[in-house]
Amino acid sequence: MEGSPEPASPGVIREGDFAVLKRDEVFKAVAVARRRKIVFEKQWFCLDNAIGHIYGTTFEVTSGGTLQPKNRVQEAATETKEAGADNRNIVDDGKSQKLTHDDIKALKDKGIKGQEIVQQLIENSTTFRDKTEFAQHKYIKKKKKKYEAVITIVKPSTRILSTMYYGREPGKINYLRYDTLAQMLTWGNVRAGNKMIVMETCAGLVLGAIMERMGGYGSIIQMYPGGGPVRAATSCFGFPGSFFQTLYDFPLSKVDSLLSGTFSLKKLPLESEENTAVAEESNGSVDDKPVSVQEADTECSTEIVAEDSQPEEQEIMDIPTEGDAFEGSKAKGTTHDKQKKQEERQKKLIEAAGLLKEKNADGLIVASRFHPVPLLLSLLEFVAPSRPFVVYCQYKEPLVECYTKLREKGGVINLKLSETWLRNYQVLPDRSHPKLMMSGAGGYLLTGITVINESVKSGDCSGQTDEEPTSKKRKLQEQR
Amino acid sequence: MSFIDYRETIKEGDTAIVFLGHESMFPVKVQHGGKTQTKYGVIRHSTDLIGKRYGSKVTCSKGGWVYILHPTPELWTLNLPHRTQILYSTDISLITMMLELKPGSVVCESGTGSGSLSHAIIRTIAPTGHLYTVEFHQQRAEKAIEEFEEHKVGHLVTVKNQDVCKNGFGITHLADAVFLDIPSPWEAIGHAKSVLKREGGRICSFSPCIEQVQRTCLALEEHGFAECNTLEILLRVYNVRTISLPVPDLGKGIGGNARAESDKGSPSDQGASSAGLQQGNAQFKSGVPPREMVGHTGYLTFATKSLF
RNA sequence: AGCUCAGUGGAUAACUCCGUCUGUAGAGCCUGAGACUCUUAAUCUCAGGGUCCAGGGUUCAAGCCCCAGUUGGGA
Repeated sequence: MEGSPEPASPGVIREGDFAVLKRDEVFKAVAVARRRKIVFEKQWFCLDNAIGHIYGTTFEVTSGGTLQPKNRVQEAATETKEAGADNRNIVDDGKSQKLTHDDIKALKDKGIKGQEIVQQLIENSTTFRDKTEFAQHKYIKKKKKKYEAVITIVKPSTRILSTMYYGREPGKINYLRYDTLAQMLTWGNVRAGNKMIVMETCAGLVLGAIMERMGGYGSIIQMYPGGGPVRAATSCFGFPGSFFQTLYDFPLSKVDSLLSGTFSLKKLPLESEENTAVAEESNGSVDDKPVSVQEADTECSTEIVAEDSQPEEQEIMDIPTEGDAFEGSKAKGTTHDKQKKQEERQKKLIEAAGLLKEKNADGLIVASRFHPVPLLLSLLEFVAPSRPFVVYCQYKEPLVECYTKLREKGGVINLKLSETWLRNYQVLPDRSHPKLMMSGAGGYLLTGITVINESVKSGDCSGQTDEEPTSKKRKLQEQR
Repeated sequence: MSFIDYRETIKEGDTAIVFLGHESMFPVKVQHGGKTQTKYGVIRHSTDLIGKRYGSKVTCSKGGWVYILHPTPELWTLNLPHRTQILYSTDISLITMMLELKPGSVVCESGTGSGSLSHAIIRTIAPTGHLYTVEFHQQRAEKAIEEFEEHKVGHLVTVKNQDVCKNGFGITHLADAVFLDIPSPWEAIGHAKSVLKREGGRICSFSPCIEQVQRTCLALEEHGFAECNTLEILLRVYNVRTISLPVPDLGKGIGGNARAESDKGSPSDQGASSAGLQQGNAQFKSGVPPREMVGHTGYLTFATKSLF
């Protein structure tokens, strides 16, 4: 933006990139590919011509369905010569536009430029010059929006994608508004080098946001319900493969057994010759005594996996947005492939379990469609003391319940239930005012900090009720 | 029927509100032999409306039903034909109270617009007050007169077709309150001051933009108004819904036996069980805001003309 | 079954829909993934896909605004 027209490749749109189309305030995420039709805002076109241009370029869509870069030079300063003082003489009879529906359609069909059509509309309006200066301005703005529609291609980011999802598919992200997500990332102290636990059902948007803030440094364990994590939005970020090497996932359905020490791998393939640790686990679990994952072993295997690039491969499988190009190469998974894949999965699972078992995560972020109480009570077990956690919920009541339960249980302080309101403004000379107030529908947050739970350690229940209030009092004094 | 007095039964010439449910309703002028189509079928005025009590459930020709409601200024605000943007009841409520309107108040208003606020003012100041309303757009002024007559409140209101900034309200020292809803309110503050009673009164100006407010406040100060205060009011509506959140499956069934004995009193045991949540769904009622966001209407600037 | 007149309520996902409680970002179908057993497949679970038909006019410099047009629905 500093005027350096660098040919550096990072800023250039390339085939295979994940990009975002933007028109006014509407976004759509796409995979950049040649000869593929895209439908956006009821226009269809191909992105071929965009390849090689830098991100941020604005394009016009030709009638042939191609993109033409639009230079933003001449904003013909339409000097308003005449303007009325007020609207007392304007009568709404619907007859002030001399161009008919067919006339306008003909202009469009002839391929006349939007700018020219707008000029025609102004010239054929009998009321335009009687409108006030402000009304004229508003009229032009409205017509430009209709006839000079352009699209801009931008690089995906948390800002872009969270705005896009909230506007386009809010139900898929449980109405997590972008300002609320911003709060979560800050209060969660998300940064490079952390070891974060994430439990989200927001299409992978929250995971992606965390990965962006961690920049590939540190590790993330994603807890997921059902058969596997959902990462549709994560793939839209277009992260490099290295970002996925320290991304782990772990099924929610194994959390209780992990906590109780009965965790085992039931469906482990019989021949797991390489990883002795895995073999031991599977054997052990069959026997009487449940064997917990050994810390040393898992750390070892963690390093091994960090070197190969399996995670990346897995991500590509998650990517088939609307891609049909890769379909062909996707040979119907032979049983051998399938088995191999499963083995890899088991390996990663063991590693994730090991990471969790250390119970030293640097933070916990929850944003799901599930009731947060059981999630929070269990997952906080994996977090080190003196670390922040953030829980998002679309509704207030479950978080109130979380608050109550956590206060009863102890081990957390500084609990805060919050909601942010967001409003944007029109700022024009003599015409400034708020536009929309977005409140209530952006969800609620419960934030807090873990501490060493002494009442539990001592095993003395009676002491708990006495200690809580005093410690809270002290905290309050410190804050003032 | 009258906008300032409830009547029991529907009569010829009344303006009644046909209520279809949701936000869906519309006004109807009751006429002998008149017919009104709804999505539930036809309503025949002579047999279905005239003589019936307000609040009746009327069965339409298709078997569906509607309610017929007595008009109120609030229902009128939601059903009147728009000639301009209008003020809604949320803003109107604040204006009415902060202008200290009550039966007997004399009020000056400009512009009249579509008459949404006018109807509410008239209701409040009746039966002994009076509204002087000024509108510079001729067609709009005429339409307003017509509506007031139709709603049988013509005796409480005087409509003038003139420019309040140039010509004021046409009276002096009679008003308890002045309301301005015009693009350049600062140009009308002088007239507003002279139309208020000598002993004083209240003024309110409605403007969408903050720059208008700044100019208006300066003008109010120059003319000696006191208690200058600008407010904005937003309505937040909640829909009451039953929410059903799934309880996550943490695998409780598998390792359940061992966990019962967790010697350390590991709090994880309290997970689903102490939360009182069984596998399945947790249900509760909640107020959920509608998806539409609250839009800005305008700033309300109030001030007092006092003797001192 | 076709035509004319008047009034009423709808057009968003590739397609089809969405309730008289102030219930239109909610679904069905489709496609894909996982699970499962009853395996050219069934079932279950999850996921992917949304910015509101089009033109004009008008409100203050905030639309819960208006008109005619297209399409289909009901008297």
